[in-house]
Amino acid sequence: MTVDPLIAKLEQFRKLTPEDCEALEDAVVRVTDYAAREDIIQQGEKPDFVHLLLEGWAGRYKILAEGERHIMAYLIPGDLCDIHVTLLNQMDHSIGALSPCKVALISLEKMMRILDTREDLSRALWWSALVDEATLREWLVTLGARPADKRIAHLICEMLLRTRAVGLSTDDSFELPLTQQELSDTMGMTVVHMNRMLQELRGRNLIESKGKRMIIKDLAALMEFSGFDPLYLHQVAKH
Amino acid sequence: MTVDPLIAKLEQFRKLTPEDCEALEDAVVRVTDYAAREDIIQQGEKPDFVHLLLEGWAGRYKILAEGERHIMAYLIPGDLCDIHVTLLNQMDHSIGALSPCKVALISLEKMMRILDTREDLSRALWWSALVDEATLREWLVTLGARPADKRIAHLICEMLLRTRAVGLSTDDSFELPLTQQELSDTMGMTVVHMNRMLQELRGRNLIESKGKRMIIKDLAALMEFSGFDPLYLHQVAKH
DNA sequence: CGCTTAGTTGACTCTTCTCAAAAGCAGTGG
DNA sequence: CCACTGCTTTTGAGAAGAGTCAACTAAGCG
Repeated sequence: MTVDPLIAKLEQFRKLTPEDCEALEDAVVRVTDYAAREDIIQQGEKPDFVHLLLEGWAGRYKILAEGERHIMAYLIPGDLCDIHVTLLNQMDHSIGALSPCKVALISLEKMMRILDTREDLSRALWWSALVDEATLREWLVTLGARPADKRIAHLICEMLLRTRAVGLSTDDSFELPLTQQELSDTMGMTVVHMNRMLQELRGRNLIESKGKRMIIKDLAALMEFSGFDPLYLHQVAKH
Repeated sequence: MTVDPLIAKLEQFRKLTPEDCEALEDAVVRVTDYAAREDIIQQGEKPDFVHLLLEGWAGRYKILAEGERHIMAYLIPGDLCDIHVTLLNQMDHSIGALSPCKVALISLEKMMRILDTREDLSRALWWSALVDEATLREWLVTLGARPADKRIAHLICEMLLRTRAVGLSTDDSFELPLTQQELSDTMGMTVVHMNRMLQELRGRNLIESKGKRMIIKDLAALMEFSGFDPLYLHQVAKH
């Protein structure tokens, strides 16, 4: 089914009934493609759909007065971009495709009905929103309290676990379709510094990159180095 | 009623029925006091109650391996500390009283029943969780992309609007019961630097502090200076 | 093969941190 | 009411991390 990536994610919380799965599938209006760098939703909009990412990476971001962009979250397959719009009047940030993306447009009306009437599914959806919030908190700590090299290491640990959880990584490597500019807009530093810190991580033999593939050479060491504790991801699967 | 501060907050979203209000009041098991610096909930716990802050300021925080504390959110009267626990297994962070606090303990069971059965109230509660999440995103941008002086200015703007929304401020000033150490643990900088930046804001004639009272001398200028856009607070009241 | 975008490097500047120590304030007990 | 104590705020000076600017190299694409 179209919504399989979402179902897989939600079932980390609890097994869904076939009816719930169908209700979700049923709410999909259509699937759209976005090119890298294209906006999926813009700040100020009140979208008619809830967007579910099926393929590719997207990012939540805000643009500051000075023209600076800050990326606040990465979205990967199975992630909902904007359940917010079921309850908030308008988007307070934008969401852009970071790589070519495939997105399912879910009827806002049907989604709201699901949240109101399907107890279990509704819980699973709010659970996933709460996990997103927990991730946001961890990123806040990362930016506020970790030095640049550990920030990056921490992010890499997180994205390995998250891609793993949705079957996008089997070994200790994953496809990271981002430029160093995008990474630095996420970690609150300049590209130049990001570049140097990445080199340092390579130098410490913690990671290796082959094109767009990020290879973790020593996961235990990388987690240790960055002070990574996977608790906040609230994943059920053990690692 | 005990839960009045929460009701006032939720009614920013939509007027609640008397029955919904009573259901909330009914879920309160008792009210407890916490001294400043006392923990209300600790990481790893699975509390039996949902905690509603009635008086005082509290903060979400995490302690890093190196012993560094980072504060990720301020909670003020009307804020729920941990609706998370209705769906997540354990707290991934701690919550501590920053000033003496009065807290209502709400039955977890009854809260879950409310979320499952009271459509409107449930929406209002999730709405408030989404606003918290939006605030978290803004803090992330603040830490990632704003210079130290603007960070502080931005935080002060936010706390003025939030205290106003719950009737804790009428003019352009509010009670800020925090030490500079706590402020700096929030903004990801050292106390020394926090102190200097506060002096700078005073020097620019933007703020003034009298004991624990923060007085904004020129709100428009402070908002302008910090690049503050209140959209993310999703407040209904105009300012 | 040429063009454009992404990654890398060097030298210099500026913000923020570190380490200390002084000064101010508030609560406590005599 | 004062001395004492502990915490918070403030200052100073030097060090380190991160930003800036600018050029150069490498890689992807038509």
